[in-house]
Amino acid sequence: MARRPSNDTSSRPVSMADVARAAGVSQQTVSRVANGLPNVNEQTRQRVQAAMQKLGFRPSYAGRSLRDGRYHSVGLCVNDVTKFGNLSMIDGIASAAREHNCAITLVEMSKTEEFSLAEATRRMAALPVDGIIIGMSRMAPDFETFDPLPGIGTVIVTMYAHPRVTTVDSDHYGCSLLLMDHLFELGHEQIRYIGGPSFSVDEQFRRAGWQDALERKHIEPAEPLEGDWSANSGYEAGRYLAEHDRTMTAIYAANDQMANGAIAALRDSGLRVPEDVSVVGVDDSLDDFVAHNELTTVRFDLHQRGREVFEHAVPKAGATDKTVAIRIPGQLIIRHSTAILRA
Amino acid sequence: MARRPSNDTSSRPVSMADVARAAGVSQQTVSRVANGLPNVNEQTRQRVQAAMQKLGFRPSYAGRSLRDGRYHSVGLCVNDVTKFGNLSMIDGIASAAREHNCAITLVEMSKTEEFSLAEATRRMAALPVDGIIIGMSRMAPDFETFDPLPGIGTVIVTMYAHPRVTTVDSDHYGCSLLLMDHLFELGHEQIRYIGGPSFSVDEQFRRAGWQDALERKHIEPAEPLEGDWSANSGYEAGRYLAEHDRTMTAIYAANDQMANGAIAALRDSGLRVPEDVSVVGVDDSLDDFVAHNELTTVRFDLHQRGREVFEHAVPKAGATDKTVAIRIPGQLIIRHSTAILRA
DNA sequence: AGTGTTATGATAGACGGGTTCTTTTGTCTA
DNA sequence: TAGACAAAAGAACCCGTCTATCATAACACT
Repeated sequence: MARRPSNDTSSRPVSMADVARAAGVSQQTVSRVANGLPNVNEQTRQRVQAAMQKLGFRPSYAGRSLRDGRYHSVGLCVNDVTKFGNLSMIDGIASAAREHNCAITLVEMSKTEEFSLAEATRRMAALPVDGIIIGMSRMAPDFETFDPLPGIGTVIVTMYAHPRVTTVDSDHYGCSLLLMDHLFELGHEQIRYIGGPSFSVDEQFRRAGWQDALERKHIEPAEPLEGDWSANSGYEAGRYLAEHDRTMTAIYAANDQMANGAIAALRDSGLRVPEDVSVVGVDDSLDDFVAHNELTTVRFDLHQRGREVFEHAVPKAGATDKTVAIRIPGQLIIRHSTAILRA
Repeated sequence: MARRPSNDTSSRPVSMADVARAAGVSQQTVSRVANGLPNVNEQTRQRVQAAMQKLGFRPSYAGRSLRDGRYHSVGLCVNDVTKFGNLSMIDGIASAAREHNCAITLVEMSKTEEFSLAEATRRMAALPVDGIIIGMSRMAPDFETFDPLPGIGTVIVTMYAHPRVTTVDSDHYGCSLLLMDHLFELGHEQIRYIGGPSFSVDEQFRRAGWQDALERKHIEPAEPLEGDWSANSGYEAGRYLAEHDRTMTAIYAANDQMANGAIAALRDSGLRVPEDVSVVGVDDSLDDFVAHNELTTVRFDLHQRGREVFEHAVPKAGATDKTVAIRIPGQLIIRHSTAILRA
C-alpha cells in the first residue's frame, strides 16, 4: 500500500469525508449540501452545515481545479509593479477580473534584469492560470524565441504585432499624432521632443509619432532629447532647450512627469508657459501630485485596456480565438499648458 | 460509469499518461524523468523527454498541489490597487515573494464599497494560497466579526493590534513624532496639520501623533484641516491657512501630495518656504513627479514591510507562529522645505 | 395493492502527479 | 549453472472534489 489515509485532522485540511464522518452522513450528501443541490432533507442539511462550520471546512482548491480543469485566475507577469504603465494595467485588469469573479496571479520578474517572453511564459505555465498576460513595455518582445503555450490564452501587452498571439496596448504612436495635431492647430511648428529612455518601446513609438507628424508637414525634426521619465530629467532637458533653442515654440514631453519638470525649467529660465512655450505630456498622471494641474495631455482608458486584455486572455466559451492586435486610442485632454502661437 | 476517460488530447492538457503512452513506458517512468530521479536508463530518459517536448507536456498545477498540499502562492486582498500605500505594499510583497519563488494571488475588492475582514477572508479561502494578507488601511478592521482561517497564516496590514492575528503596518503614529521633533528642534511651535479623510486609519494615527507631540510640549493644537490626500486639497488648505493664521510657522501635511499642494498655495499667497513657513509631508513619493523635490518627509522601507508581511503570512516550517504586532519605523528625510525659525 | 416521489447510502470513476511496493530484467560471481 | 544483487520499469494507490449509477428505504396518492 502507498500512503495510508490519515484521519489526523490536525495536520491536514478538512475534507468532505471529514465532514461526512462528523455529521454521520455520506460524502455524497455533504457534496449535495455544499453545492446547493436538491433532494436533501432540511434537517440533514442543517446537521451537515453545522459540521462544516465546526470543523472549518473549505473546499480544496486543488481538488476542485483538478476536476474542473479551470483555475479562475489569470496570470499577469510584469517586470516592475510600480511603473505607471504596469500599475494602471494591473488596475484595469483587476477591475475586469473582479467582474468575472476571477483572481489575478501576479508574478513580478526582476526589475533590473532583462526578461524574456520565453522565461515569463515558462514561469506562468507552472501556475494556476486560465490565461496569461505578459507586460512588455520595457523592451521589444523576443518573438523569435517564443512559442505561446498550447491550450491557454496568451496576451502580450506590446505595440508590436504577432501573427499567432493577441497583442494589446495603448496606442503610443497615435497619442503623439493627437498631441501634434493639437499643437499644429495652435500654429506651432518648432516642436521639440523630450523622450524616455531609448530602450523603451513606448518611447520608441511615441517618438516615431512625433517625428512622422512633423515630416508629414515637411518640417525638419530637431534632435530629440532623452530623459528617464522622471521630472528631474524633464527639468534638465527643459533647461537645455530654454538656453539653446530660441526658435522652439512648443515642447512635447513623452510623459507627464517630464513635462512637469520641463515647465518648471522653462519658468526658471524666465519663459512663460503657455504664452512663450506650449508644453504637452502623456498619461494624465499628475492630478494627485500637482495642485491645479494645467497640463494638456493624452489620457488612456486603462480600464478599457484592462478589460480588452483580460477578455482575450480568458476567452469566453465558444468565442473565436483568432489573434488580433489591439491599439487602445487615447483621448486628448486640453488644459492650459498650450496656447495659440503669438504672431 | 462516471465520466469516461478521454484520449482526445486536443481538448485536454497533456498529462503524464499521454507522454507515457507516446514514449511506450509507464506513467511512473515519466514521473521519474520529470523529477530527475535516478534509476532511469539514459536511452529511456531521452525517449521520454522527446515525447514531452513533442506533446508539449507541462505538469498540472492542480495535480501537484493536491498531492503536496501547498500552492506556492500568497493571497493579497486590497480595496484599491492604485492607492499609494497599497501599491508600495504590493511592490514590497512581490519582491519578497520572488525571493521565495512564490506568486501573489491578488484580489481587489470593490473600490467604493466597504469591505470587511470576514468577506475578504471568505474570498481568499477559495483561492490557491498558503497564506493570506489583507490590507486594511482604509478603515478600522472589523475584528469582532472575524475569525482567522485555521491552518493558514493570516496577516492584516493595519495599525490596530489583534490578540490572535499578526498585524503589520508602517508606523503611522511614529512618523508624526519624527517630523514634529524635527520641527521642534528648528524652533517651531505653531504647527498646523493638514490631514487625509477622517475615516482613514492612517490619517487617524498620523493626526494622533501630531496632537500628542504638541500636547507633550504643552502646546494647544490648532484645529486640524481635512483634505483627501490630493495636491488640490492640500492647496485649498494651504490657502486657507495662509489667509487665516498669521502665527503659524510650520505645516505638517499627512502626505507628500498635500504638502506639495500646500507649498504651492503658500507661495501663491506670497509666503516663502521655508523662510516664512516650514512644510513637511509623509511618504517620500514625489521624486518622479516633481523636479528638484525639496520636501522634508518620512520614508518607510516598504520592502522591509513587504518582507515582514510575507514571512508572517507564509511561516517557514518549524517557525513559531506566535502572533505579533509589527510597526515598521519610518526614516526622516531632511531636505529644504524646513528651516530654523527666524528670530 | 400498486405506482410514484423523495431522501439517502454505497460504490466507483475521473482528474494528474507523486510515492511506495513489487516485479522483471540484466549482470556478475561462486 | 545457480545464486546474489542492482538497475529498470510497472502496478497500485492516495490526495479531494464532483458526478454518475444503482440500490434502498420511507412515504403519499390512487
